[in-house]
Amino acid sequence: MRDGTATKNKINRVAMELFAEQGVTETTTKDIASGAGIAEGTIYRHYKSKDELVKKLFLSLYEEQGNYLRDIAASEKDPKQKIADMIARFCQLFAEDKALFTFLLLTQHGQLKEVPDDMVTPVVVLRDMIAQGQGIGIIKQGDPDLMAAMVLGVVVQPAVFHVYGRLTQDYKSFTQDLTEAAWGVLGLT
Amino acid sequence: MRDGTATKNKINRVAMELFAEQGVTETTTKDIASGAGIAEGTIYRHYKSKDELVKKLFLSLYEEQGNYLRDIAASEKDPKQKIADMIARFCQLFAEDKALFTFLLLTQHGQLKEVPDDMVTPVVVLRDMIAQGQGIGIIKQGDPDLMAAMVLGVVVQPAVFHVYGRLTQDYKSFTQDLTEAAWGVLGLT
Amino acid sequence: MRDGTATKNKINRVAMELFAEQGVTETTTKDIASGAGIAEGTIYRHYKSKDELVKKLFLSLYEEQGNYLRDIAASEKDPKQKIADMIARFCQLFAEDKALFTFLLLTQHGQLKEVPDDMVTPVVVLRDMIAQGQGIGIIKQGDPDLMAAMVLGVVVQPAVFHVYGRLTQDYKSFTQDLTEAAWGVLGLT
Amino acid sequence: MRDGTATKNKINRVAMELFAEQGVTETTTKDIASGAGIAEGTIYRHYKSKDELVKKLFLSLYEEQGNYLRDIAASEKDPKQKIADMIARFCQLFAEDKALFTFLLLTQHGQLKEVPDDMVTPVVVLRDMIAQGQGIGIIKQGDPDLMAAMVLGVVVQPAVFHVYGRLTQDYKSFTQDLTEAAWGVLGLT
DNA sequence: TATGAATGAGCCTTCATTCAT
DNA sequence: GATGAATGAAGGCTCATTCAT
Repeated sequence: MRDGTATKNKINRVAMELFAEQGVTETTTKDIASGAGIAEGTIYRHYKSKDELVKKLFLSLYEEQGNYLRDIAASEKDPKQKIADMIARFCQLFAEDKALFTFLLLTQHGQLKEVPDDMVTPVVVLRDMIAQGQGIGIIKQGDPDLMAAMVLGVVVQPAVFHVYGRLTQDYKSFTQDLTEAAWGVLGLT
Repeated sequence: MRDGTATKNKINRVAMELFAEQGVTETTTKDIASGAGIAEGTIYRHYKSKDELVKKLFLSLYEEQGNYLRDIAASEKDPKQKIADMIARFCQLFAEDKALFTFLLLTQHGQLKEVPDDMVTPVVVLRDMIAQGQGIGIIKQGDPDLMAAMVLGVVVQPAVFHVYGRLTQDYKSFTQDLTEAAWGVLGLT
Repeated sequence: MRDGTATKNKINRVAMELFAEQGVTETTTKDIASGAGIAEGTIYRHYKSKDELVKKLFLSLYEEQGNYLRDIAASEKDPKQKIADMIARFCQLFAEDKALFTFLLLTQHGQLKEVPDDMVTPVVVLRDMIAQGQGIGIIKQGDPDLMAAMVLGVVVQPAVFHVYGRLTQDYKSFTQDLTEAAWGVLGLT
Repeated sequence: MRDGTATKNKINRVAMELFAEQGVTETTTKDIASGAGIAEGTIYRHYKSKDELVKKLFLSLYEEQGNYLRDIAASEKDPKQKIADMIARFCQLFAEDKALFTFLLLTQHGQLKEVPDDMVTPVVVLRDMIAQGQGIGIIKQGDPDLMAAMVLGVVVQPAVFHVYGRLTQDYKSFTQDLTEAAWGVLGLT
């Protein structure tokens, strides 16, 4: 194969799934290689180290999520609807790719400090949107960083429980309840 | 010392702190031993393996939290106040011992499956309390497991952000906001 | 065994011999371990890395040679006799421990730059002795560093040939010839 | 390019320089390839293996030096002058191409055993010349192999020191001193 | 109970070599 | 002849665990 892109994509996908399943440290380069159907050394043609693989994977996926939310935040809709859209999108994403979410979740401890200051992250987008809503008097007052954290918690914690098997229904069926809860937190009536 | 209890306590405390700081896999038995001022082999007089240390540490601390919440839930107060008390207690705990919370947080991914069915956990206590509140018509209807997850998220996610340095104020100052948000989620007016 | 000194000595000796025989890079930590009859990991209880092992081994042996020569240089004899004594000592050393010499020889490229400025090395002792002999008019004039190099060459190069099998007689039988040649270089009649 | 000669020459030159600088084992085929501005695989169009590259490089360069000396030895001059000419030539060579000398020096340990018996090497030429001089009573008696080694040492060791930075003057300025020292070793008055 | 030297399986990584293009 | 992605054996090193003292 002249072009190594397919190989790199395979590495990325397999690595993410294994990291999600067993944790980063617990996943060996051998695991990744055999999962991707390649030799162990091949990983190192695409990444300088396992560490770089983890870092780049996290950062690119994390930013991707930020971009999705930013697009929603940029729409013409009112804050209440934007929150609903974001949550709907999150539920769908999670239902479609639980591994992605799990990877992001358990890699953050250790990687979050690597996030460049100017990166568009889900948290920043949410916080800005809340601040905006407060500006026009629709969202109740309070530290927007704290409120963003709380809204995120409302959405993420059930997902965590889902990952751990404590909640088993299709995640999309939670969309309505999660949305209402988020509204409750923000004082959106 | 004839009695090894002091040694064991030192191991427990140091281990928890190191686990919280660097992660479980990243913490070596050597780290723990030198942190506790003992020889490496001594750990194995108190625990069969590092794995057992992690497991027992997690379960005992996790259960301890459950017991605290259970005591609050058993009081005579009404659900709304109980929620407030629980959150106040969580905020205080977190402010006093961030390492404990961090340890519990990032160890759950591997240990939650080890929790015996009959153990009193924070989640179970919260869920039962919500169900009870729904029974007497004070808390709004909905899957109590999901609602417990959401309330937990409201409280835990800001703590996570605090651990990651994204929120820096004294955690106890959030108590009021967190309580109101939890009420909002549960439809407690 | 309570005391790891014997193990460390074994490592040192075996490492030196293998390094001399096959080169440093070509000698694996596994080679050393199995040669010393220990586990691979044991090496790392005594040295932080293979690199440190090489460095410390070289430096300590190199300095030891310097000390021997320094003792000879400190004697009451005249320069001509001192040269003879040094060469006699070198011949004996080489005859007794070819591996030591070979190790020193082929490790210098790479380690010589690690020698601290204040270390007593064979070269420095020789150079100072030559300078002294020049001072009292017994040794002919010229850059003492260059002359030290030449005298060293006279003694060392035959040893190198011996190592490579190009000279096969007992090295001590060369003592007289080497001494006269060294005198010739220094103009000692 | 139809003809790969230019590529091969580039490989040879770059390899020699890198080998001299960092050692053979420490130099990777990747280093050589990127230094020569070619792809890694291309080396294998010209050499069966890295090992073969080292071997052929060493032997051809080593023999080349032997040929130079042989030409000098074949002249009409007297032994004393021949020695002077050889040393002058060595000094010039070293001054012009330190890498070549260094490569030859530190590769000998592994390659000398590969030298065919009938090859004209610097050592053999020197030895024969000494024997001849002894035959006509100009050079003092003694094992010619040993004497060749000593003369070589006089010339080579200062060069080694130069490589290691212990001697820093222009090497050609040593010519006269080296020559006199060699004469001293051989008893040429 | 406590020690700490020793173990050895296994991890991450390097690198000479191959081969389809 | 040249390329460069892929290979896989092997190397240095770590670390949970054991055991004689």
